[in-house]
Amino acid sequence: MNIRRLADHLNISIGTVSRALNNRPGVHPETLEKVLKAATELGYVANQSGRSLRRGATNTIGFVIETGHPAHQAGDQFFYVVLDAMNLYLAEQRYDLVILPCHSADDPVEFLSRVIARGIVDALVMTATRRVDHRIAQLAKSKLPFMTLGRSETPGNYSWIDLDFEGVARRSVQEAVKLGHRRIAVGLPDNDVALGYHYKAGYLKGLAEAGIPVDESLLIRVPTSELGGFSLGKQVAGMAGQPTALLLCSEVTAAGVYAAFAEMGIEAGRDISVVAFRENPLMRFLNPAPACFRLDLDALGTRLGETVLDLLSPDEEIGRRRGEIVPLTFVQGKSLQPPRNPA
Amino acid sequence: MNIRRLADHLNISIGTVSRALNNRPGVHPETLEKVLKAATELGYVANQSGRSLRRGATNTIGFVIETGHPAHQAGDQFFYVVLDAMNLYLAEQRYDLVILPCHSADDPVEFLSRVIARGIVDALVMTATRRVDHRIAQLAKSKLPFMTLGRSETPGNYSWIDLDFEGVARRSVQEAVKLGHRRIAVGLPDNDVALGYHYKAGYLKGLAEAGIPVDESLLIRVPTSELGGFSLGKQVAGMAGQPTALLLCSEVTAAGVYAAFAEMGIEAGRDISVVAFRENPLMRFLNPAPACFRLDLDALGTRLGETVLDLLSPDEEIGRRRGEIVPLTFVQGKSLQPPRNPA
DNA sequence: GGTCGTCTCGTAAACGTTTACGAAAGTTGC
DNA sequence: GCAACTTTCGTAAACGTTTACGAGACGACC
Repeated sequence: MNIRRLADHLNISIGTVSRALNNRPGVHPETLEKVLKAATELGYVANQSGRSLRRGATNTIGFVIETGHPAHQAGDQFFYVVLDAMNLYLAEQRYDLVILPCHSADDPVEFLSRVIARGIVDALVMTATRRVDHRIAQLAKSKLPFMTLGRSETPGNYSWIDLDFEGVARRSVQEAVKLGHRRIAVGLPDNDVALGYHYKAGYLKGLAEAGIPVDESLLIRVPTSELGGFSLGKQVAGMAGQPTALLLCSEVTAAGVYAAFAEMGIEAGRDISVVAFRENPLMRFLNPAPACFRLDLDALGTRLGETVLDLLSPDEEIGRRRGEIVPLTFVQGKSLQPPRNPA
Repeated sequence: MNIRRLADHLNISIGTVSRALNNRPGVHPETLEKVLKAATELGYVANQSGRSLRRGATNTIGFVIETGHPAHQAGDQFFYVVLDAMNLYLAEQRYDLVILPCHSADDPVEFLSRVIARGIVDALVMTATRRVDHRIAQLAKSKLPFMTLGRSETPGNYSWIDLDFEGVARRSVQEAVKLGHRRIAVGLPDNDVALGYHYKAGYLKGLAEAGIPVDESLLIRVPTSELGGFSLGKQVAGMAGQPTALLLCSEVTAAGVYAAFAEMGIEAGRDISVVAFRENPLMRFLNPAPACFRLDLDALGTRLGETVLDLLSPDEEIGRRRGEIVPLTFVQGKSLQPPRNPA
């Protein structure tokens, strides 16, 4: 069923049918209705290849993820919920969303050049942004509009949305200091993911505000995974001059930290306070409940959709590239208590 | 950069260029080399719209997921790893993989009809298969080849791969019975997802083999989520005539079950034995470690890739539709102990 | 030397859509 | 009643590719 068959069935020309289907002006209301009716009746949907070949646009947004990393930054429902809200918004604006998975054995840059050249999307949302990100340099050279979830230091003409890792880390320090903690450890990612740098910056800022000198041995780099959390917990609990508090730049590590603590007879909150990153369904069922930060995933998804479509706007002001930092709100938890022997 | 510019640059016709790029016979080795060299130099990649418009095929496989369900059957790294292996296989066969997310406010059938009609993929892999699945009936009517991850009872000309839910449930019962359990509860999904039926069937088969009568009150339906697990744990622990063992059709519920037990002063293994479904990174860090089943995610992903490409084979025998059940291997865990008061 | 076959390549049609352009019909204003 | 305009629609070109077809060059063979 193509547009010609539909036109023949209606005894009108394909030009008129196309105009009717695309809500172009200059088609009689009566014929408009006839066309739309016949289209739904015959189940006609425009062929995407033909359309995008002619228009040079696909009405599709690509969301690039990297699969295969067991230490991926968001192992839980994060993307399911965010993508859902984003997809909902895009659908309202008559855009489609496809997820483009770059597999672990593929070169991300090469993967992107295929995506770009084949022209299957009108714009891209990039995730797992690195501090120095070759993909950004490459996209900047191409003319394909894109945005990133997560800031990068690589320059380029793009918009970004980032969670307020710095603010969260700083607030975590503040909350701990308020209770009397002064020896505060922090778990950081062991790779170049941008969030690690921002989290560290917030941590340092918090310490500076409280007049606490930095102890480099308290900055611990582990994979962002359950297993990494286990290693982190072991290291922290086994340190000479045990810290009284531990901040986590990712909630994924929390379960591992708790397990390591349990093995060593340590209880979160009582012995070492813990502040996790994002509140998620699992957090509720860890004992004691970790202090953490709440993020509105729906709002984030919608903002992603809005931001990426803004890139495509012909309006200069709307289409302007911009950055946005999404705040999170602190959620109290039993894992954060005053230290047993306050300094 | 299109094929005409590339051809002009080489002073040959676009026909020859196309033949060279597609490894068609009848092109002089020397020109072949020249074309390939120029293509990489100028960064030429065939435009997907033009190609698939002409060929009627896109060389792309679609993987359909449903987003937004916090109770999705696989909230953890499951898809990341499976998709990675599948994508790797498809890439070797020069196919691309895109993930098509159907958002929660969209009608899955309508979503599919758009996907089908727009012709953006050559074949589909469907997930979250229902026992009665309207999407299957619809795909069967269309000519688009597809397969499902998970069996359905809806007939149609398609291949499927399913985890051995029945075998796992049966084995779980056997392991529990071997230790002396006779009052065995089971947590089942509260929706129409096909796996629930197979899990239940295996559970019933296991009971029958052991000569244990079925107690309907021990079949408990909860959402497949952490919160659902919490509810499940509460219900089981609070039952008059408390069961001595609890089987879980999904590992996602395990953390919630443990938390509910903890609140009620019950310990998994000691008071109520627990057998979870799939081993995942989180399982290691629950205490006591749940007995569960190991699944080779890489192999599953590769099989998905092989199976979906087989659908496209012109060879009658290779292209035959077939079903396949993936076995899982039992992993002992401290959560499974003899009952305190053996019957 | 003519016929045939092989190798290599150019030409042009086709895929399904959108849209610039012009034609036909109808409407308005004088 | 005619010019000018508006409304509505049909025609055909264009998007970038693949591929059927045929043409030209060349060698082999009788």
